[in-house]
Amino acid sequence: MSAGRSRVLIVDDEANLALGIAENLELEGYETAVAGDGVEALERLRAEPWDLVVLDVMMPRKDGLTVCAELRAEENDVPILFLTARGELDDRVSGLEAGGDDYLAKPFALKELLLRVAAILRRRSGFRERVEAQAMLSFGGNEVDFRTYKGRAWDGDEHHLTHKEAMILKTLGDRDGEIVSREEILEAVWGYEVFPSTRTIDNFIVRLRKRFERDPEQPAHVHTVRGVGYRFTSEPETTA
Amino acid sequence: MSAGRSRVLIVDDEANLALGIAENLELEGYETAVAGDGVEALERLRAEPWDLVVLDVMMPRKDGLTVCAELRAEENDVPILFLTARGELDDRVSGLEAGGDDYLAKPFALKELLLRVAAILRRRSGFRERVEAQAMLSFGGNEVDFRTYKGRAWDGDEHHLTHKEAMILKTLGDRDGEIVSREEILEAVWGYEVFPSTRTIDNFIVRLRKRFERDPEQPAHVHTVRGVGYRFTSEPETTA
DNA sequence: GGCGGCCGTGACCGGTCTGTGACAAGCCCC
DNA sequence: GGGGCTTGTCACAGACCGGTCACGGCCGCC
Repeated sequence: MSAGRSRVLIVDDEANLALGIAENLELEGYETAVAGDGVEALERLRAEPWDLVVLDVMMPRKDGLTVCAELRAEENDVPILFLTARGELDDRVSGLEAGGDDYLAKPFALKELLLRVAAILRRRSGFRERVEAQAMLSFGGNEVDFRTYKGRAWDGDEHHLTHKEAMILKTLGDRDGEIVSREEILEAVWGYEVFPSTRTIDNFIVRLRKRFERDPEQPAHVHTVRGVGYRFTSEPETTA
Repeated sequence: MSAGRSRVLIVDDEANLALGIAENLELEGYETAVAGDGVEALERLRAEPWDLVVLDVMMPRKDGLTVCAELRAEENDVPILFLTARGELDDRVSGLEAGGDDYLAKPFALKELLLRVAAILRRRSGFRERVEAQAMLSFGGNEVDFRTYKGRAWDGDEHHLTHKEAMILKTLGDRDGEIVSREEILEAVWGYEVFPSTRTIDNFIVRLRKRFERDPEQPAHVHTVRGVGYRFTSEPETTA
């Protein structure tokens, strides 16, 4: 993994979900592949080197825990991020006991997954700068660290962002300059099934502006695009 | 799907709607077919290979969710874009749970559908470049970015387009040189059920011309085709 | 059990975008 | 050249959307 992009294998029997994850990881610069069940996963894991496996627990043919156990028995210690169905608390425990590195309960927010993937890889391999770099966001004298959720505003004011505040800001920041629809924000931050009212987003935007904009009424970074969504620019922009 | 045109099956009991969608997809270069209910859809889906199904949820004989479930049970994982009646929020969840790739609430704007279709196919086919086909439009020294709705006119004037302005311009721009009827614009931008008077379009055209034409009275790019509609040309053209 | 932070929602307000009608101007055909 | 229809233009009203506030529930911590 030293030089090239990190290789991530996604294992889930829901092909759509797996492909969705794959696409998002690709956009972050990872190399990905998808397997539909445990047997297929083991084959690929044995045949090629991987930097990380995203592994669903509930699967036909061979479940995730078994896959994990067999891998460990073979002295294969590739990092594993388990995906567990809602409420399967037991799965979490056994997942970690079985030698997993982290777990994520479905339904999860994509951003959340990306963060954890980055975290695991960083931990495992003495970090990669690419991912590290995106852990920080600077704009107009503000600075935010997404690993600690700590932010320093242009006026020197320091504060902790809440989880949601940070995730929303990161979602916007990752697409600097582009319009991001509320729907996309919801999907990225809340998950693909949980949908609070869109009013909620507005509220978070307000708070972000209050914290980071010199003039919250004339935002220079977090812009509203009426009828569509929001647009973040790291370079200040005055246009109405 | 690699070489040839993508094959899309449209399933809706409203024949007119289905045909309208089909026609528009054909214009975009897809190969299409139409089915009127779930039973017919399944037959065709089993008989031939498809790259995408646009699937209405509410249908006689066999509803979309059932169709989807049966397909998945048969290990057929053709991508599915659900169409749901407005307000049926549950459909969103059940659709995604049933194994759909995306959903769209009726009534929708055709542009929206085209965007999603393209997105799904891009995702499925190995998601290589994520470059949107025409995120930018340049003509006569003007430049418009549809990702940000930002426009710079030939005289250096910068402004943000509103949603409708941008969509109309994009609709025209996507068919550079072709005549686009008002009905087509309405369908593309507003949707197939909401129909403001056609006067509305004229108004937007005026605004666009004011912003981007050097001489709005002698438009070089946004031409009127009397009795038919409008025609956009990226190359300046003196109106005959 | 009480407290405080975080998050979600409803209500209200204010602004702007959008849609429409009226009228003027053009075009086309007779 | 005139009538009729289409389009250009303007100004206005209202709908819709987003900003904001305040409240309530939930959870974790003390």
